[in-house]
Amino acid sequence: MPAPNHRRIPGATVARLPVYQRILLELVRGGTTTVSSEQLAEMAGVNASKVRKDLSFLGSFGTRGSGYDPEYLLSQIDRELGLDGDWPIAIVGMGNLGRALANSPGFSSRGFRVAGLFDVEPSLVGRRVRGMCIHQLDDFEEMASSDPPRIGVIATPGATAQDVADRMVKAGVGSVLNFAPRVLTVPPHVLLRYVDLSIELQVMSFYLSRTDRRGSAEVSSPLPHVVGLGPSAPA
Amino acid sequence: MPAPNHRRIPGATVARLPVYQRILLELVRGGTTTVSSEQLAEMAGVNASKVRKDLSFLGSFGTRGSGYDPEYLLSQIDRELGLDGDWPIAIVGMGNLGRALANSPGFSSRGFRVAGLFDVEPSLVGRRVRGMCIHQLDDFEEMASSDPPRIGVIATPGATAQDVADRMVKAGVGSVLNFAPRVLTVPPHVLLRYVDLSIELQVMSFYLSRTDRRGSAEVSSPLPHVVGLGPSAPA
DNA sequence: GTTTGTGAAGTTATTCACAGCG
DNA sequence: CGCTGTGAATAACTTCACAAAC
Repeated sequence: MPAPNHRRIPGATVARLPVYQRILLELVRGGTTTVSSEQLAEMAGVNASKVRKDLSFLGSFGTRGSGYDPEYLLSQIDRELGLDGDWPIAIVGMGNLGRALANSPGFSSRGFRVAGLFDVEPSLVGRRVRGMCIHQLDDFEEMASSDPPRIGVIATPGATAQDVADRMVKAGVGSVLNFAPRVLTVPPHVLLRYVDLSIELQVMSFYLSRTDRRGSAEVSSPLPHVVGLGPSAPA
Repeated sequence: MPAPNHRRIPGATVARLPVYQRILLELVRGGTTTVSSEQLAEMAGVNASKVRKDLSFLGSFGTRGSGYDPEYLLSQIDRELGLDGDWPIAIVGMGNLGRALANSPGFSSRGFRVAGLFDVEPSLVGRRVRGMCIHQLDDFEEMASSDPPRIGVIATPGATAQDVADRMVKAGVGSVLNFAPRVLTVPPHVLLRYVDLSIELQVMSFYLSRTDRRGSAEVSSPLPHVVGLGPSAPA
């Protein structure tokens, strides 16, 4: 029998794939032609078996005795993450954060495409960010029906975030990425993720306040880079 | 024998505490005087036993038969997160992202305090953000010695992020929060966390591209809100 | 009756350690 | 030899289920 059409990949692994992707991108740019799990591990701040196990969920892309080819590995990770498709994004809220997101390379590469920018503030409407015009939020529904965004990004102040989320859901956006400092509620069929810019600050203060108390001599701490995501995946 | 001075709290729990904190903040503002684990769970997008287990690591602060007092619980979470201390923060990179961070309420409340803003760009130096003057990056070392930041935040473009991190470490900053789209390397005694604004985009595209293939009828997905952090904690 | 707090059971993730391949 | 890929062992986390407290 043939291999299953797509293997089940643990959520913890999925959360790390973008980190490997970033590192490989650098390596490819730098012209590296081979990289070992040990090297990748050091750069990612995890250990080598984890890297090998993670990559093994995608397939066997390494060469024993030598390592992985960064370019090939990168293409496999991109494929696995679904980055060979088209991912139009609408961003609502064009304050500093919204502009930062719209200008961020990650929002305009590897399949992602900023398809619409919106704000309620009249003084912002009509201005251009990355060559795109900011539209009045009232036009959201209309524009969403002509070029439906697959991901709606919320970058408004906390107070209006829930309203925006409701509108997005009503307009048929199936997934919401929330950068506003507020926990939102959406219907269960909508994929919602919450990125709070200051949450990591709090997690850091937790660990720092504890290491301090033990005397600053004992500084130990693996876990250099950690990113995104807690537990389990959608069914 | 007395209870241990501070219990060991699982990393996964630590990552969720800020989420509970946010929710409790809303509840307190709204005047709610009691909340059950079930209600908290729904708002946080997790299940009720998880909430109870998480909170039980901090102590027994609930009342059986009725629930938790949001205000008291909030104070306990803040204490546990070390938010009763003083946490001066230096931000390097005053583009859109840096300004968004400096203006973000989470950077100026609950013990956090923006102590210094820096950029290399002469046109930004001298401008004010939130009443604070942006300084030339060259002055970083000097200012860091007079009011040493406990957390250094990097909000520069990717290309300069590593240099900034090196300077921070050399100046004695013991913890770095990196928002630049680049994986950084620091000595092992420095606590480093990496928040990439587009990583969640990629994680979303992974799950979306898979649910799509199964036919959009089957939309199921628990895991509504997820935030920060993967695995284990510093020793 | 309601809801917490928690052992015990179940699940997922990490690490070990080594066979197998280049 | 060196390094990957992977079962087996360990550890971490989540969920269940219920006794105890209000």
